[in-house]
Amino acid sequence: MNVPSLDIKCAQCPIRHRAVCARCEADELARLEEIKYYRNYEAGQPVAWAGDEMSFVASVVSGVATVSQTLEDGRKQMVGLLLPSDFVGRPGRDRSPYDITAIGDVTLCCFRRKPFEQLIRVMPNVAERLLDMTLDELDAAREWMLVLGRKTAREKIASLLVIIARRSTTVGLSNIDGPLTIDLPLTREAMADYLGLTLETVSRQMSAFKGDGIIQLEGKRKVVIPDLRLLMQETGDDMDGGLIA
Amino acid sequence: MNVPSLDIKCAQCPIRHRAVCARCEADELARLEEIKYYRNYEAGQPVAWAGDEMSFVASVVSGVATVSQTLEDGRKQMVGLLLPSDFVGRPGRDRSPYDITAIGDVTLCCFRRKPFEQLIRVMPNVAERLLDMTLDELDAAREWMLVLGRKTAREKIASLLVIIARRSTTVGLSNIDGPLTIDLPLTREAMADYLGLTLETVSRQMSAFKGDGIIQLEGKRKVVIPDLRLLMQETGDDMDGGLIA
DNA sequence: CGATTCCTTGAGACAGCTCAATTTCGGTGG
DNA sequence: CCACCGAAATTGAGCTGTCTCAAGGAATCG
Repeated sequence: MNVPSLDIKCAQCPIRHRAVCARCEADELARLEEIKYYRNYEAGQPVAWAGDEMSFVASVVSGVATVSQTLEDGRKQMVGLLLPSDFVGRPGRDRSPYDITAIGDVTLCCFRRKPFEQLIRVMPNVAERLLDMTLDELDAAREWMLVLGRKTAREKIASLLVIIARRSTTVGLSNIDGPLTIDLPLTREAMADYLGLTLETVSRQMSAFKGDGIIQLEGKRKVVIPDLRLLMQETGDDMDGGLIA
Repeated sequence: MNVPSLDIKCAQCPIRHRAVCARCEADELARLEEIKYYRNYEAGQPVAWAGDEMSFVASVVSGVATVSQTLEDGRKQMVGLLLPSDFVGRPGRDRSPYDITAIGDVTLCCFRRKPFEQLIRVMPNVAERLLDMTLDELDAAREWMLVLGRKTAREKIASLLVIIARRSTTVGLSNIDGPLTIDLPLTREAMADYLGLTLETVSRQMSAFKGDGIIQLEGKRKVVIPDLRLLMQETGDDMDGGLIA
């Protein structure tokens, strides 16, 4: 959980222009560089439990982590998916109300919380970027509320696959045509927890899409989408919404 | 939609210490005062339609408004409830992706978007407060995702009533004991849109709570809660979660 | 006091859940 | 390379909570 790792220069950092530091100039970057440190988590390890003290905030450098909430009787709802460049933790609060779990090997670029809180006060480029990222997350959460509250199981699965496809095709979807192979970092159970379904229902709907020729499954972790448009028609959204937004 | 209204001095403003301006000093307040203006909306009027251009951002001064999304076939999900002091709109974006509707008479304290975006760059007290408010909204959205994805109809209704009770008792709930009368600003349909249910199911569950003696209905818009604890036990959350958070 | 809007209640249908058995995948060691 | 193992996924059968469709009843407004 605390494995030291090689220092990476910010200038070569893979998330340099998408993370919270995206708008920093060289001098600001240097100040961040002074206080940053890396942490690595192996697949399956917890980054934080709900209620834990979180002494740091961080950017995801690589890997995928989930953010989830659980009721005492075990019902679980995923409320966020942390991909590279996403921000972890909250300035001004010392404990996470959520469980955060690495689902692949994860590397975080961490800052101790207190110094970071000071920093954003004098580095408006960081504060502004953080606000923008938070607003984007809020939009994503609200879009997900629509999925959870009003979509059928089939539409939920289609929505999830489209979102993953959109995020993995970093290009933004210039290549809408032609088949598209995506790597699915989630188990059926994790998908179910994301969508408010049971894992059996997820499995059945995946099989249904396969039967309809809308997706093909290659092994357990790869999904081939011959025509993304067909999948998008199954989300229940108006077609453009999925593309433009 | 554009009814002029009397000028209110910021110093006497009812939302002075909870809105986006909460941390401003007198001099900063004066600068905001220069560019602010009020707008009034009657019950039922739209503040913005999804896709509309929004030339301003604003604070809710009084009244209640809903934030919602709709699929073409009419399915609707509410994704936010705007109460006095809540912030409307987003700096850095010119159109609302959501429908915003006044459900009671609403007064907004507006700022033209462009000047406001400039202002937050030089007034860190506003920028910081806005970040905090946005993070709070994100937490609320995530809590709502748990409700939508994993709770039963009965638990959903209980959760909504508790949230409204908590927000209307501005005091924070020092008076947990003793009966509590809350004003319910939502129709059954609006509650259903909030909870991802049908209005019939909402009505049935309200009747069930009444039958169990957990609530009493007085007219259509008032709910008496003899013992809030009983209601909180029905939310499915661990009891303390509802109180402390 | 009529009209309209909102709410309640009932009966039947169906989507998704539960419980349970089987199959496939992916890794590991012989 | 093959046989084996555990974890994950699939599939089936029956059940149940919520939705749908429909009728009637109460509150609020002019």
